[in-house]
Amino acid sequence: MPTTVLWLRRDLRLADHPALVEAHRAAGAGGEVVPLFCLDERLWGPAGANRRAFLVSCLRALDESIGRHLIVRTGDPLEVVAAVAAEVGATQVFAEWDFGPYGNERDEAVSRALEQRGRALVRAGSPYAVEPGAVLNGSGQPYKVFTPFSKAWLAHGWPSSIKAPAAVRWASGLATDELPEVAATATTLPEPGEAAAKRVARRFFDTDLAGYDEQRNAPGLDATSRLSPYLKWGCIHPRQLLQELGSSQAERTFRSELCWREFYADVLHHRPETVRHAFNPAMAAMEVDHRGTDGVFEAWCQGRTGYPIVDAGMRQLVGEGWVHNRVRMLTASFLVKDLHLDWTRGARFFMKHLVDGDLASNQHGWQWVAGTGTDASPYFRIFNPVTQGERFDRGGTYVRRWVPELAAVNDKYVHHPWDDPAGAPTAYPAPIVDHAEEREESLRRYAAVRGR
DNA sequence: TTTTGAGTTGTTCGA
DNA sequence: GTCGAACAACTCAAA
Repeated sequence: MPTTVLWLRRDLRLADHPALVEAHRAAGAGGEVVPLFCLDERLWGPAGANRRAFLVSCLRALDESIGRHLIVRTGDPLEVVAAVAAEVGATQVFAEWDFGPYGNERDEAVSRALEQRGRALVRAGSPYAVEPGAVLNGSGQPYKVFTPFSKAWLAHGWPSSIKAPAAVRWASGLATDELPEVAATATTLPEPGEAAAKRVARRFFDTDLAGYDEQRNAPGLDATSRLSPYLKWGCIHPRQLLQELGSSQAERTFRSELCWREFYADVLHHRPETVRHAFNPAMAAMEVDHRGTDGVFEAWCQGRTGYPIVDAGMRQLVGEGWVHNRVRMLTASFLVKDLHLDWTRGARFFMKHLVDGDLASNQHGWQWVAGTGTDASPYFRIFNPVTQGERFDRGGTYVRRWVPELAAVNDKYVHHPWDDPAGAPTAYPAPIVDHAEEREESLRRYAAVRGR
């Protein structure tokens, strides 16, 4: 009676799960599958309380859905995976491909370790519709610009979604570690698990998708899909979303957002060093400040910059572990262009708090704003937090939700309370920098790099 | 090889 | 208030 191991990582679901299908098939009619999650300190440590708490909740949800057969082991996967395989006499361990810099090396090492013991790591599927590395340009090189990538990505296509295999026999009687209790720092987290992911997706398709093209830009409307935390842990696969999409403008726009996730995964796959270093090395010469004692970085982290939409965004990040994408751009732009700090400092703070924190999307989203990345925003594109607030949060619904000090400020001044003739709220900080001045400073620094 | 068209998300200024 | 132009120059990707 053969037993196989299904090593779960970012694929905490049963539907549309190629590695599960393969593990089930290899086990055969009478065989059992061991669903294993390895709590790896290398990933657990840096995850931040919100992402850890959401992960644990998703693991509990998965455990419930398979009759409490999930096996959790804490430790180095190099030892854990081989030990579990030996324990149950499995010759094959199934897992989906991981294209992250750490995950890729880890899997190669685990694969070698298993081979030395006469076993094999079999990989099937990935967290993406199109596997990173699968799309190349006419010269056989990876794409560096989104639009041509997206065309090739669409032309490449992806397989249809597959159903969860029926009647998987999950192995029982194995020792398992207790999942740790994790207290999130955010006040609320999304509902965990595969069923919740499907509900959220269904609600999005039935309500907000129709107006997505326009309304997704307004943080006060909260009309985005809210699917990023589920995509992060694979509670739902992007294929399951893509297959619902037709050709309306709104559907094309949402498909394009999913493609951005795949583009950045592809970029990181080809250039793993861009987790920390500029994708465009020429831009690494840009002068950055290394502030530590004047408190501007802390003011940014705490949402006390005096710019309402920046502060609302940072307070949402800490309070909710999630931020509307436009506001991610605005807060990032403020750190880089107004405070002249290194983008990696901001990216690290985001990763600490985001419940959906994905290394590829986060680092390259930051690089785009900072001007160091793929398809980088032109140097003269510097977000004005007041103009952006008035354009996308007219009336201040969003900023008032997160910055209660602004509750009584007239709509007209809610994005620049310092101009209010009635006086700015005393509890709210004055702007820590002058945007117009710092914009000029950023343009000067860019010119200095360009002139080299 | 050369050429050509295009490139997520913006701001400011002046008419 | 609205609109178009300027903001530079470069790289990418495909023909």
